Amino acid sequence: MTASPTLTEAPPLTPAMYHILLALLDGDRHGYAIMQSVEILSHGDMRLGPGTLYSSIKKMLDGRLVEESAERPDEDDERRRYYRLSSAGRDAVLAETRRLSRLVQYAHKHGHATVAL
Amino acid sequence: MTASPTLTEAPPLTPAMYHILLALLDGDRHGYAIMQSVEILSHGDMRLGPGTLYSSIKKMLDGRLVEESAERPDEDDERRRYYRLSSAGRDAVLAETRRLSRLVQYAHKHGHATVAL
DNA sequence: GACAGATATATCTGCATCCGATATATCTGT
DNA sequence: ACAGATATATCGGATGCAGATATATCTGTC
Repeated sequence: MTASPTLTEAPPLTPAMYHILLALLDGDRHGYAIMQSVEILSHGDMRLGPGTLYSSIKKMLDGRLVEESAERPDEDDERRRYYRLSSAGRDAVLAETRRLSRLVQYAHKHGHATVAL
Repeated sequence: MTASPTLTEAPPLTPAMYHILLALLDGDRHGYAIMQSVEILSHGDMRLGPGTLYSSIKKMLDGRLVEESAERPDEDDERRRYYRLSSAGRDAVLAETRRLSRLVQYAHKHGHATVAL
């Protein structure tokens, strides 16, 4: 027995989830806005279809990485459902960023050609 | 007509493939050594089972991202099959590194808490 | 030389993830 | 009133990944 039974196993972040968390890092957003933010923040490299978007959100709600927030701007579209990072979600996105940062540094160290950023 | 018909469409790099390319950045390696290198270079975060390892290698051979090399050290284990980065493979790993680097920078810019590296 | 365990490659199966299509409904501008 | 964008949701097929299994060889020890 290695883990507390009440603590949900931290689900490994999929690339889709990581991008969603990145979008939420900037502030609360609803699903459709997350989709657009991800495309912009990734320079078009990552595009989420509705299937990936909403199934990822659902999984992250289950895993308590994001929460649905009641707060919304005045005169907002009724259909929208807003999401915010949980504390665990913030930890997860920072941990994943650290992991990726190490990979990037490894590539810089071992790639002969200088990598232009 | 946007792409040459002889040029295989660059397959999007999966995380497993990216780690394999990173391992090969350091020098030619055989499958089993790639597996070990990936575990070390990722600090144990990424562990490839034989299924993922060899199916990924096969796909990358098809996509011309890696090549099998005839060169091998003297008195080497006969079973080993060595792989090396192709020029396209080097381009791919550097491009992916650039992409990830931009995500890391985005996280640093938008995460309130300072991310320690 | 026999044996155990690590090394090495390969395939198969099940599960998770991802993507596109489809569906439904609402909002906005003309 | 209408068209097109916005917004959420689900489904099915395709891809990717992990673990189990299989086979064979190498290395060290007794």
